[in-house]
Parts: sequence; structure tokens; C-alpha cells
Amino acid sequence: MTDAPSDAPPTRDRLLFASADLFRRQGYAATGLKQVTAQAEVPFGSLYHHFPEGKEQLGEEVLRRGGAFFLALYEQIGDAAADVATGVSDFFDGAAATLEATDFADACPIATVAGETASTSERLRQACPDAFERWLGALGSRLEAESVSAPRARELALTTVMLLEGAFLLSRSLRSTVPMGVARDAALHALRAATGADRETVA
Amino acid sequence: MTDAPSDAPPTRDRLLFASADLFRRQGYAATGLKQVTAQAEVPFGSLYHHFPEGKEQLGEEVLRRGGAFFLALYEQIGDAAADVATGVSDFFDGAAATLEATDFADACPIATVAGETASTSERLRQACPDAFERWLGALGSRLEAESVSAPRARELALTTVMLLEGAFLLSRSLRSTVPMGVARDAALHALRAATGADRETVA
DNA sequence: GTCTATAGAGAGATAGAC
DNA sequence: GTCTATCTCTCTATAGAC
Repeated sequence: MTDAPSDAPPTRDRLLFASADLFRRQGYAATGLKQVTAQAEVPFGSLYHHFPEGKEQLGEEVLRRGGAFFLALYEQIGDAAADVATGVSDFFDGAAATLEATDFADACPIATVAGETASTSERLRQACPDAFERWLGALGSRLEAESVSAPRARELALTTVMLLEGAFLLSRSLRSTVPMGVARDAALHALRAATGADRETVA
Repeated sequence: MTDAPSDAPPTRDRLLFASADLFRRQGYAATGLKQVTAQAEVPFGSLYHHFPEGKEQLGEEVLRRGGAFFLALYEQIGDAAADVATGVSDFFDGAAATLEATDFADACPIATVAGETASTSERLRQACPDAFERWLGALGSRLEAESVSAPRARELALTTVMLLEGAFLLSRSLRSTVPMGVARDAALHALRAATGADRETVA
């Protein structure tokens, strides 16, 4: 009942939002908690009130929120699209637009931290496959709804997510949206071949 | 002439080797120079003798060496393979075997640092596209030698590298070589379609 | 050139006033 | 529950003996 009648964004959310921004751009280790509280405009001590387990708890919640955010974004775009392939294509286009608009800073909300912590923090590592699996499940379900077999749907979902993650890395590194566009086309080609839009070119 | 008659691995190389190992596994920011010198079994002060510009210089050289190492590895595997698609498949299989042998710690020599520093250090960021471009050039050249047009060769090379990077991230995160295997199959399919091995299934 | 000791800054975490 | 001040530790980097 502490924040029931509150109006402005709650302190805890401001901390999560600032952390998500900094972790995604700079990585987990390079981001200091002082920097987080400064950007969130929150007194330093409040961080340990809302996240008593410290930086690792904050990191885990940021990963879970980031994963859920990307999932929701995909579901929204997927719902609006005519078919799975179109939805995926739209998602890649949106990612390219965001990269360009943010000077190639805002990419995947979990990739940078996932790479840093895969071998160093079991708690943070575990949060990443949890997010990835939800993405894979969402994409796979839509593919199965378009008559793709379950094993093939899983392969296609994995391929799509890997292309997306690879495209984020190369686009950020090369400072160009060309990789993202090429990845979109590659994903589109694989999905259309499996879902029947290009059925005539396959056996 | 200081290290001319030396036999054991030179100090400078030991530092680069240890740094490459730690940066790849933990990331750049999470790795301390104390940890580097300890693992290299080199006195701390020697680091600044060999790398007077400090951590950033060390990071840059590690990225350049790592990129060259992966290029040489691919060229070696590519030379031994019957065609481009087979060489790429062998490379992915080798990556999967290494991941499994190192408990999913040893993946791409530059990906982790590339993600961390893409938006924070222009010096380190720049070293990554330099490496990526050499990989893309090597793969593209082999594709052109198999009669693929230059623009299409570039697209296929990009797709292959993005699948590889995405597979490294997913495989490390999920602690499974399944993503790497799926990425190999996806790359194989795209390459075979373009180089003619499956010509009958394409227009 | 090799190596030790330390400077100075900043990290994560905490105690305790309010 | 909010916020300030500080503790301890570790970081990068450097000075200077050998």
C-alpha cells in the first residue's frame, strides 16, 4: 500500500529502467551502481532497499524484464501481421530502425549481459535461457499454427533468433543496418519455404 | 634482440594469451589486469612495459589477434574441405566440439568484447569490424570462386557469420550444442542452394 | 628491462540519522 | 522507507629500486 496512490514512475521501476538501459549498452560489469542511481535520479541507498541482494538481483530482474519486453513486442507485431514470416520481417525492420535511431546503442536487451555472464554468474546466466525459451516458444507456436511440424518449428525459431542476435552484434559493430537487413531476408526465406508461401520452389 | 635466443613463450605473448582467454570468457570490463598478470604468471609491472597504453591497448591487440586466429582456423579448414559449404559445416562442428570441451566457455574470441565495447570505446569497437570484414572477405572470396556473384557472396558470408555468432550466444546461454548444430544446418542449406549442390531445388 | 609497492579513483555494500 | 556518509576492497596506473 506504499505506492498505491503514487503518480510518478515508482523508484523501483526507475532503477530497473536505468539499469536496463546501461546494462544493454555498456554491459553488466562496466556499469556501476552509482551510475545507475544517478541516471535513475534515485538516492544511492534506495537501491539496496528495493534490491537487498544487490547488483546480481538487479541484473537478474533486468534480464527477466527485458526478455518479457521483447516477447511482448514480438507478440504485438506478430498479432498485427498477416503471417509468421511477415511478423518476423517487421520485427527485424523495427530492430534496424531502433538501432539507427539510437546510434547503434539499443539492441537486444539481454545479449550483452548474456555474453558477459554465461560463464561467470550462474544466477544471471540462468535468466537468459529462460527468456530465450519464451521467445522460441512464442515463435514456434505461431509456426505450428501454420502447419509446421513441432521439431521443424523449433529449428526455425532457433534459426530466426540466432540470426537476430548475430545481426545485432554485427550491426552494432559495423555501425550499419545492412547486416540486420540481410538477416531479415535470410529468416524470411527460411520461414516462407517452411510455411508454404513459396511452396512452389520446394519439393 | 632481447628475446632472440629465448625459448619459453615470451612475456608479451603470455600476457596476450591470458588476456584473450579471460576477455573471451568474462568480458573486458570484468577482467582485471591483476587477474591477467596472475594467470600469465607475469609480474604486474611488466604489463605496462609491454603495453604502455594500458588496458585498452591490450584489449585492441587481443581482438586483432583473436580475429586473425579465427581467420587462419577457417582458412585451414576451408582448404581441407571439398567445397565452401563443407568447410563451413566443419567449422561449425569444430566450434560445437570446443564449446562442449570447455564447458561452454570458449566461443568467439571477439564477440563478448565486441558487445561490451560497441558503444563505449571507439578504439576497441573499431577492431571488431576489422576482424569481421576479414572473415567476410575470406568466405566471400571462396564463394565467388564457386561462381556466386559478388553481392550474393557478401550476403551469404554475412548470413553465415551472423548464424555463427548467434549460435555462440545461444549455445553458451542454453549450455547446449543444439543451437550450433541448427545454425550449421541453416548455413549449409543457404550455401548449398547458392553454390549449386542442390541446384535442382532452386529455380 | 624486471619487478615491488603504492597512489588515487571508484567499485559494491552498509550503518544509521531522519 | 528515504537518504547520506562511509567502509572496505579492487581497479588502473605509476614511481622508482634493482
